[in-house]
Amino acid sequence: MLDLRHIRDHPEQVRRAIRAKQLPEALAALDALLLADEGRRLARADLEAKQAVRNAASKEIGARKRRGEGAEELMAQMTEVSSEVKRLEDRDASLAEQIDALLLEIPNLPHESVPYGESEHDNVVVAEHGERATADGALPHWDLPLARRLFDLEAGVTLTGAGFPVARGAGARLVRGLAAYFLDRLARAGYEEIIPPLVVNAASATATGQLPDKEGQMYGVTGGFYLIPTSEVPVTNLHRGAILDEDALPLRYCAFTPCFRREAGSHGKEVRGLNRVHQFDKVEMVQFTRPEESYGALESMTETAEALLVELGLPFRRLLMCTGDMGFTQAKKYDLEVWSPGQERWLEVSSISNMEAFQTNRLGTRARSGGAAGRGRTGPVHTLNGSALAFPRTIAALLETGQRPDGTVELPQVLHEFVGSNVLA
RNA sequence: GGAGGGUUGGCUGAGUGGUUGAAAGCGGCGGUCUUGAAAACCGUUAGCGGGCUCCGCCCGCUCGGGGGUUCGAAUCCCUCACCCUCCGCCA
Repeated sequence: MLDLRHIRDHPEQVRRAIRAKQLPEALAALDALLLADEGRRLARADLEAKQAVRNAASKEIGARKRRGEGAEELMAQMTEVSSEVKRLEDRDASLAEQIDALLLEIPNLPHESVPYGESEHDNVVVAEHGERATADGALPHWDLPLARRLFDLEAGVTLTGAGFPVARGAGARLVRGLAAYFLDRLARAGYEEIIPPLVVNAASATATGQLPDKEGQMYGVTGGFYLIPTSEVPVTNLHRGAILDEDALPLRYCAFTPCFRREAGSHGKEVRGLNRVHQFDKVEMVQFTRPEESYGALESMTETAEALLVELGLPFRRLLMCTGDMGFTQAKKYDLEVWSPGQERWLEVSSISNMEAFQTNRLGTRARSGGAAGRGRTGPVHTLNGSALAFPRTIAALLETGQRPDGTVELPQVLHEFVGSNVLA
C-alpha cells in the first residue's frame, strides 16, 4: 500500500496513477479514503484531549491516595470522562479499520519511466536478443511424442485434474538440472538460497498483495492457509515487521519452489500443453534495497535473468510493461518472453518488478543504519522480485528449439553437466 | 493429545493496580582524559500516530496479539498465538 501521508499530500497524483493503471474502481476508494482520513484526524483531536484529561486526573488521584487524602469526587468525575473516552476510542478504531481496508484498494504508482497504455498491446519491446529460428516444420511441444512422455498431462488429470503435469524420467531430471543450474548462477550473483514453506497464512498473502482482491487466484487449504502462487510471497514476508540493517542492504534471496495458481477459466490454444498449468516450478529472485538503489537493482535483476536465457541459447525479448498492463502492486515491470519456434509465438518466462515501498508498507518493514539497535530514524525499504526463470515455458521452448528429426531433443551445452546428458530421449 | 512454566526496550533482566514508557547491566552514540587506543568517568540511547510558534516542543498509543475489570493495568480476568520442560504418540 501507499503511505497514507503521501496520498493525503498528493491526491491528484494518486488519481492520475489510478487512471493510468486502468483501475477506475479505485477512484471511489480514494475519495472515501481521503474523507475517512480527514474525519479520523478531526476525531482524534477530540479523543486525545479527553485521554489527556483522564491521564492527568489518574495521576492526581494516585498522588492524593499516597498522601492519604480522599479523591472520591475526582474519581466520580472521571467515570464519565472514561466512558466518553471509550466511546471515542471505539469510533476511532472503526475509522482506522475503514482506512486500512481502503488503503488496500489503492494501487501502486507507476514510475515516471513507465509508458502510458491501456492494455498489453501498449507494452514496449525494449530489446530483442538472439536469432529466431525460421519455422522449418518445428512442432509445438504438445505434438512432440517425447515431450508428451516426459511431461505427462494425461497422468496429471488422473491424479488431480487438468493442468497438473507429471514430470517423469528425463523430464524430471531436466527439472532438477534446470533448478540446480539456475540456483548456482544466482548464488554466484550474490543471492542467498531459501527453501520456504509452500503454505502461507492470510497476513503473508495480504502483505505481498495477493489478498484481499486476488484470493480467487490462489488455492486455499484447511486452516485458513494458502498454497503459494509464487515464492515471492514467503520470501518477501521473511522480514515482515522488522527493522533491517540499512548497511546490510541490498538483501538478495532466491528460491526454487513449486507455484500453485488456479488460473480459473483459461482454456484454448494459448494454454495448451505446458503454456499454462496450475502447478509449476519456478526459481524466484527477491531483493530488499535502499530506495535510491531499487531501479539499479531492477536493471541488474533483469540482466541476471536475461543472462540465463542467453546461456540456454533461447532467443528472447524484453518488454517494458505499460501502465495499464502492469498490475496492482508494481511501480515498474519488465517481462521476458522466449521464442517458441513450434508455436511461432513469444512465451512469457519471467517478470521482474520493482514494488518500491508498496509491499514494505504492508509488511511493516523499515531500515536503519545499525538495524533495530541502531540510531536515527527508520527509513523506507524497497522490494523487487523476478523470475529466473519459470520452468514450464522455458522447458517448452527448450523442447521445441532442440527437437531433432529422430524425435530426440538436443540440450544446450550449459545444461549438459546439470542434466547428465547432451540429449533428451 | 495430557500437565506445568514462560513471552518486558537492540540484548540480559527487574517490576503483582497509582509520577513505570518502564530499574540495573550490556551494547550503541556523544564527551572528558590520552600522542593514539584501552580503561575510568559524565551524558545520552524505543517505535508509531497527530499537532504546533516545527532544526525543537507538546499530546496520544504501544511491556507477544485481541478483549474485559478499574478513576487508573506491564501488573487482575478472558481469549488467541508462539516458546520452554515433562509424559504420551509418530518418525
